[in-house]
Amino acid sequence: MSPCDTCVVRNRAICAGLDNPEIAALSTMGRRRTVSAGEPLIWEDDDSLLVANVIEGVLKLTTSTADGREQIVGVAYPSDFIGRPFGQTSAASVVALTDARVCVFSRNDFDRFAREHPELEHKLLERTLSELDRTRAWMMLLGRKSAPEKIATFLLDMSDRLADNGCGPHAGPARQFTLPFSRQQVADVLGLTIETVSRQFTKLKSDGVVALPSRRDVEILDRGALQLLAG
Amino acid sequence: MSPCDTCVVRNRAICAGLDNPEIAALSTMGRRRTVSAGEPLIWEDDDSLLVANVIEGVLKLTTSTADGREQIVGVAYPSDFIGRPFGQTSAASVVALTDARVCVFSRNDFDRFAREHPELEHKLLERTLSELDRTRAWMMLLGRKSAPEKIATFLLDMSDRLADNGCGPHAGPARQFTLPFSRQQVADVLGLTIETVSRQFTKLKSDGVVALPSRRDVEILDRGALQLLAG
DNA sequence: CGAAATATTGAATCAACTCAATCAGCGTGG
DNA sequence: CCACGCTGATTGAGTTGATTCAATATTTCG
Repeated sequence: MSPCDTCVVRNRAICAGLDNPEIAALSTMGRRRTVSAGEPLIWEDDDSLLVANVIEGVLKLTTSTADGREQIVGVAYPSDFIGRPFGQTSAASVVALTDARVCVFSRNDFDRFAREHPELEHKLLERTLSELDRTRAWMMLLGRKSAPEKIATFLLDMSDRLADNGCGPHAGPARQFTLPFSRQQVADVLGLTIETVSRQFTKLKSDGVVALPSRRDVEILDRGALQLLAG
Repeated sequence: MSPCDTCVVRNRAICAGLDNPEIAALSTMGRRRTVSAGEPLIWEDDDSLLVANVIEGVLKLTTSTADGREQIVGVAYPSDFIGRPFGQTSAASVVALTDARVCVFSRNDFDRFAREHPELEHKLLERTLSELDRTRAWMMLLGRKSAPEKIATFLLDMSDRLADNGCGPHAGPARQFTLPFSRQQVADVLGLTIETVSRQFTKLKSDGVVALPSRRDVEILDRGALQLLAG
C-alpha cells in the first residue's frame, strides 16, 4: 500500500487521473517531508534539484534583489505544485510560511516520469497556465493599483483562496479567515512597506469594512465595500 | 506543400519537433492572418476562441481596470505562442504593436490536436514555464524597483530580446535597437507614467549612458552603468 | 504646409516612504 | 504570578519620488 492511498490531496494535485500502477511508480520516486514555518525548501538561482506537491500548509515563492528587497511572487497551498521542472535553475525561492508537509521528487526523476506520462504533463500544463493567468492579474495590481486598492484586492483574494475547500458543498469565499502572512509578508506580496499596510488595515477597521480580532485574523464585514475599493 | 514548409519560425515555434504528417495535419487547421499595428487579436475576459503562433512582428498582452488603467503583462515576439488553450476565457488582451503576421488556430481544434500530440504539449509546457519565470522576475521590478531601476532593467531586457537572432553565431545582446513601444507603452510595461519615463530617458541621455537618435531608437553607450542602475 | 499625435519639460502636489517612537502580545524566568 | 525583554505591529512626523496638471516642443502624416 502506497502512502498516496491516504493522501489528502490525491484527487486535487497533479497526481489526480493517474491510474494505480502509475501512482505506484510515482510513489516509489517521491518521499514525504515536513518543512517548518520559516524554513526554506528551494533557493532562488540554485540548480533545480527538486519539485514537490504541497500536501499541507502554505509556502511563499519569492525573488530578491542583491540589496535585500524581497517580492513574494506566488503562494502555494495544498495540492499546488512547486519547483521548476524541465529547467536548470529555479527562478524563485520557496519558503514555508506555516509548518508544511510536502511530497518531494528529484527533478530528474520527475522530468523523466512526466515525459512518459502525457496525462501528468497535461495536468501540469493546465496548472501552469492558470498560475500564469493569476500572476498576470497580480502584475496589474503591482504596477497600477494604489495602496488602498492593493489591500482590498488582497483581502478578497485571500478570502477566496482560504475558503474552506473541504468537502462541503459550494463553500464560497470565506467571511473570516486567518492570514498565513505577517504584516511584512503582506507588504512583500503587495509591493508596499509594512507601515503602509498597517495604516490601510487600521483604516479599513475604523471604517467598519473589516474586523481584526487578532494580528492574523480577518473578518470581512462589508464585502461590497471591499469590492468597490479593489478598483 | 503546406505553408509550414516555408515558415520562418518553423524550427523555433512549438511546431518544432513535429514530423511531416503531424505538420500537415496541424497545417490544415491553421490559417495565416495579418494584424496591423494597433489592431487587437484577442480581448481580455472574452471567450478564448483562438490561439496563435507569432510569425512576424511584436504584440502586447495587457490587462485593464474598469477605469481604464492599463498594464502590459507580456510581449510576444516571433515564434512565441499567444492565447489561452485549455481555458474558457483569456486573461489578457492581445494587440499588435507593429504590423504582424500570425498563424491562427481555433482553440477547440488546437486543444484537441495538442491532447493527441504529447510532444507538442511538452513544448507548450516548457514555453509556459519559461514565461512564468520571466513574469515573476517582472513582478519584482513592478513591486520593488525605483523608476531609474525600472528603466535600466527595461533597456537591458530589450537589448537581449531584440538581439539579432537571425542565423548568425553568438549574436549577444544588441548594442542598438528600435523599441517596438511608444513612451506610453513603455510606461504601461513598467507601471510608470509617460512623464516619468521621458524624464528618465532624458537623464540617461544627458549622463551619456545611452544615445537616443530618434523616438524609438536606442543605442547603449555604457552597458556597465545600465547594469549597475538596474539594481 | 498645417494639423494632429506624441514627447518633453516645468511647477506643484500628494501618496507612499523613511525614520523614530510607542504600543501590544507573548514567552521566560525570577 | 507577574515583571521583564523580545518580537511584531501601530502610530506620528517629516521627506521624497513619482504623479498630476499645464505648457511647450517635436515628429508624423495627410
